[in-house]
Amino acid sequence: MTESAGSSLDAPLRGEASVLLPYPLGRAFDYAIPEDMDLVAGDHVAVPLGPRLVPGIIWGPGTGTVAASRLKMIDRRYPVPPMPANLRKLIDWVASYTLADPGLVLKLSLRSPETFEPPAPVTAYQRGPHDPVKMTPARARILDLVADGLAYRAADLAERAGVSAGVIKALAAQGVLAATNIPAFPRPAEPDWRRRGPSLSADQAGAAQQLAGRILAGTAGVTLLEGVTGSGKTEVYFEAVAAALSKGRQVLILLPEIALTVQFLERFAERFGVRPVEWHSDVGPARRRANWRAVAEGHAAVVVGARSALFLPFPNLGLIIVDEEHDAAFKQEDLVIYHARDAAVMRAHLEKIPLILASATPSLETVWNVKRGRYAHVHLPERHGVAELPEIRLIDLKQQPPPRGRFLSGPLAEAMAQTVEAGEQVLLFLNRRGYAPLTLCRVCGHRVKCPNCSSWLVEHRFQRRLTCHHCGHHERAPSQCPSCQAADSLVPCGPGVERVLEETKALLPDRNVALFSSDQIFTPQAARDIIDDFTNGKIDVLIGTQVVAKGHHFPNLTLVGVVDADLGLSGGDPRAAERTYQLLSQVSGRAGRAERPGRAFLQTWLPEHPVMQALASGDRAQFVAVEERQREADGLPPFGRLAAIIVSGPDETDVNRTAQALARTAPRGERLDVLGPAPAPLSLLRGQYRVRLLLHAARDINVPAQVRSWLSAQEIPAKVRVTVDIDPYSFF
DNA sequence: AGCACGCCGACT
DNA sequence: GTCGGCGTGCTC
Repeated sequence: MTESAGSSLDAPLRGEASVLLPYPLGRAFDYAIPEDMDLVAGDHVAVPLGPRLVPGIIWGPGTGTVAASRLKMIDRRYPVPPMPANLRKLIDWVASYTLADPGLVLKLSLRSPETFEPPAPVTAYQRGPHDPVKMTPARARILDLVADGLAYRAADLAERAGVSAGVIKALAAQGVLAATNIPAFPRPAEPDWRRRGPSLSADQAGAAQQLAGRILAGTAGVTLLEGVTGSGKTEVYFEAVAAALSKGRQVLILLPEIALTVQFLERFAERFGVRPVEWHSDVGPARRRANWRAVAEGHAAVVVGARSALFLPFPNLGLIIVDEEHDAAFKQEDLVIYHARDAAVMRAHLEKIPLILASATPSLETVWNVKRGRYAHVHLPERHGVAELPEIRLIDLKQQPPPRGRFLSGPLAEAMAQTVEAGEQVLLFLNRRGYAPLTLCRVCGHRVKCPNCSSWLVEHRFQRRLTCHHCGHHERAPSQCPSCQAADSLVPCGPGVERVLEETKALLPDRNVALFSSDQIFTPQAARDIIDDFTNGKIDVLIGTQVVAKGHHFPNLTLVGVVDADLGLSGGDPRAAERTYQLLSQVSGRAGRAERPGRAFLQTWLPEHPVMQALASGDRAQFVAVEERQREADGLPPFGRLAAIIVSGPDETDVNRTAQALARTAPRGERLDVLGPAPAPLSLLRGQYRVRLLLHAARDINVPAQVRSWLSAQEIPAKVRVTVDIDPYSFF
């Protein structure tokens, strides 16, 4: 692997340096450089901040904003490679584009401050100079293990030899074993790009060749790899990974956190012989530090990670892949509100390297970039192997409503019975936790609401309580109406997964029915157990929320039922239709992926809706065309730009007054308008009042710049917070 | 984000 | 008379 020039060629800094700290301080701070300290931009340092010592990154020469006499001295420099210039530029770009504090963006890159310290070595034992005084079978087995001259950790030796730690202690005391230090985490193994992977179909091979060709030619730019579920996109882009590896470059594969499955890692290992380096929230702190160093030193050839992996200090990045690029999980909704796909496009641009966006249902933004020729397009038309797309059937709930108080229509219930009768499996999908989303008093009409939020409390029957899904508030399920005190007057309204479970058990009393929902499953192991039981056929019908829609393969699953396909189509979210299409095609794609053909039943009140029509016909192009026309007419993304400004605080009057003041000073014009203030969809959340302004602009308007100058001209009271969401995805 | 300083209630 | 609640404000 080649060492990159990076910033190490930058001239050493003298006198004063500007240091970016991973805290919301608004800007980088100036510090004095000790005479004997050699520093370049990107170096990792410790500096005093108030009473404590904090980590930071040299961002450049001093800015002179603070008098030299008031500057504190940089305490020390860490012996790690400087942060590459391209990563520093990316951090600046994200901060500027999202109006986030640059220090908080830096924090995305420094997940734990102690990351810079070299990993602590661990004690290990190798063969020592002496022979044992007395030979025993246990000792002989240990000597066998260390005969190769390598050092092993005591626990490993003891376990592999089947002896107790005491044996090792005794041998070490006699000098038969010698203690030494080894790195706690060895360098990651090199993926073998020459290794033969699974054989590719003609379509796959053609697509793989196109992608690999661009990488070998060193062509920068974005390519959309589009292919329906099961068309083998992963194996295709693995060939692009192989091409980048053959040139000695590092590769980053970004996945939505939930798609980072063992299955994916094993497919990678099948192609490249080793597992990739992982970067996501489940990686423990020690392993995390080791992985960070492996990346920074250029020893991690391929990193697979969730969105924060984009901020790793690759010195030699040659290719980025964003898989499931349409997935809303790439949009971070707190602290730094950024879209990892868009930031990935920017990093690839800064690095002058290719980027591949992969999806079965690419976002309209990406489709539009392909249409105007900014992105290249590689299409995989066929499903690989024998699997076929399921037959999708719309069930019009106006024509065939379920019986009163139930939620599975006649045709779906019938299909479920048939399917399990044939020894096949059913997946029911409903993106609503709990038993019922609303509890209503049949006498006075009272609806049980959350005291902290403007939302209804959701009944969770198994826990016998009512819970707020926004702030976590919960109370015992009352036996009488809290408002009129009538007894036995409270009725559950609408379906949650628990209620569908109850209905399914009544429908198929002698079958195994299970629930997969985040409030039933608390550990990754419990989740794996249910997935295994379903894969092995121990469960006939699985009922789940969002989680089951992603990344799993159930060969004997032949029926998918979507209990409420209309969820998400209402509300002021411009991407609601697109998301519903993505979700439904994804969940439908779970059916019949192996030898048996699958069916998907979508229950809907709006069968004539273009989303439903496009789903039923399987004609994605038709859906995209309809949706594009609508967005263009409304000037919505990708044809226009949006920014949400959320004003929140504990005092309703303060919040409203601030929002109204902002509305008065808002920029307005022919190509730019500000709507609101309107109560945010959840106008009371966790005890905070929330009001939203929405800036709507033409495509060519620099929205971050407009918002920045608008907000900076406004005094914001201390107890009021103003949050900016450029290109909003969530309208909660 | 931390961590100080700062001004009002129940205790040795 | 003190210990301590967390509101406001600063950190080069």
